[in-house]
Amino acid sequence: MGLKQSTSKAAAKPREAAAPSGSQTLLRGLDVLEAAAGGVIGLAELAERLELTRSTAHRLASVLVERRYLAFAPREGYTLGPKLLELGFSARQQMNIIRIAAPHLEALSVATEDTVHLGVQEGALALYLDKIPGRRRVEIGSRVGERQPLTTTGLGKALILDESEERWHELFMADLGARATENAFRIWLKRMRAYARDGHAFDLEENEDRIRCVSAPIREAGGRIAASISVSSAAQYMSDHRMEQLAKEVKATTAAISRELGWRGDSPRA
Amino acid sequence: MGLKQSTSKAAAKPREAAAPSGSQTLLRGLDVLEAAAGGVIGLAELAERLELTRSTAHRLASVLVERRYLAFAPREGYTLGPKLLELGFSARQQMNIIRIAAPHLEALSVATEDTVHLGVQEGALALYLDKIPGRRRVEIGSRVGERQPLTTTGLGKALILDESEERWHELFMADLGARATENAFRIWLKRMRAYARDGHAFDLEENEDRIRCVSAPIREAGGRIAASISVSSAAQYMSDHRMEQLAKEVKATTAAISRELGWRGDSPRA
DNA sequence: TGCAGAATTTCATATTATGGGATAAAATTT
DNA sequence: AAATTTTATCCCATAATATGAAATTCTGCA
Repeated sequence: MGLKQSTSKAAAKPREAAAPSGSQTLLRGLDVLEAAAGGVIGLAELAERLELTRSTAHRLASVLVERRYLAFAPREGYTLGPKLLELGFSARQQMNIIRIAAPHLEALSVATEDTVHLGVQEGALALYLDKIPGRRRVEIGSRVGERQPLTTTGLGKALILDESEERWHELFMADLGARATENAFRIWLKRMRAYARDGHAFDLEENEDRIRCVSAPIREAGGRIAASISVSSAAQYMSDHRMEQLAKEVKATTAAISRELGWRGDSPRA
Repeated sequence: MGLKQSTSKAAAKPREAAAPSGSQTLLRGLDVLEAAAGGVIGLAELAERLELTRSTAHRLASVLVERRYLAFAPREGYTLGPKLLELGFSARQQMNIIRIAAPHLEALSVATEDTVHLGVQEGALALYLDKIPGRRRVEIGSRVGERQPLTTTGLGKALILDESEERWHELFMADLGARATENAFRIWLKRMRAYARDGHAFDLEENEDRIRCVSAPIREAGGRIAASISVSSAAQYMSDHRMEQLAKEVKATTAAISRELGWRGDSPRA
């Protein structure tokens, strides 16, 4: 074929591991797709950003257009195509939790006027599965499909409420990295113990400045925490008093969802 | 490299054109993705269905898992991954119409208890952009991202309400193919004239048996039809009388959406 | 403990992806 | 209207990359 892959030069952005062991064409195709996710993008910019030649970028993009993963407007550029609507929809269908939780989240969002999130644990991170924007004009910097730390987000804390304190320590250290001190952990631990006791968690501008949130876990048939939801808003709307009130509403919602998932018990740890 | 592509043999399923002009690896990767959209699928079945070797299927799928387009459960199989939730979400964001229409569709669905669709014209087909399932347990066989004929669906008819009768004829013949007769067209034409006059359309079990629907066009800033919506349900819930009533509700909804799109006029064709 | 099916890796081969450049088609300017 | 720039598409020799057969390692189960 005839390319340099990333032999020397400053190329090779530090993508996670390293091993582009397999399918360059597929990987590049996905890169093209993701470049278009940011908004309409022209061929020239596409080629430049991905460090591809015009030919290659054009060939890959054309395939994606043909398959309807991208849409192309001649003098405009590429945008995401209808196939992604379809696959996104299918992906939702495959996640039972999203389907079951959706109407409850909707109702909670209407009742609170705030942004509601649904998430699950994926590895050592919280994965955002759904987001219902609230009525208030508050921008919450989260995106469906994205992952955030477990120990510094409301959603995340609710997901690990049942974990051991050793595990908490591990996760806390991993998330905070260099900034982690034993003292910071002790303060955090004290709060987590209270959250675990009460069955809900708060986030006090830890993850995102000026944003507070209230969260609680969803339990599936054996009592295991399967997901969590959170209500987020600007700190100005989140007085301590309101957060306590919200905790009740959020827990009523998670209880309803948990019931649909087959959890009837009340012993928190089966 | 070392495969036969589809040299001779009965291989080559009649995918639209033919020209696998470009990127086999990318195309195959997308095939894998779409195979997983149908539900969880194991490596063996994946390889067989796509006529790939185990190695190749595994390599492609692994890349897709690494990039989070697929999720893999060891003794289970592959399912769609969170990246598709993210891209699906982004795709929605890029389509203004979906964002703007969503709350209106939701409200209409609640009010009517029936399934509501949003669609646009793509080439000579109607593309389904959104679907809000109704309360009633009626399965409507449509999927977001899918395309249906323009002349035999409610959504489609509403999209072409402004077209010339010549164009109607072309489209009708193209959609019906061999089954099209001049007489059938005359009957259809008479109805379409009434629909065009009234600003809404019906579908009387033409596209899907036992399913009736009521639709109306959404107009953007210059009066051009930009999209359409429909309310669908089992014929038993759709008496002629109710359809007339629904037409009013649907038109009130499309009027509200059109207004948000900047169409204030009332002269149907600017 | 051993088996069977599934998952993953290896590696020689040549098919397929690559990119430089040529060509065509629009916009934009002169 | 002609010239110029920008954008889109196509062509093709080259060799780098994707391929598939088979070997190997896992994993659950009897």
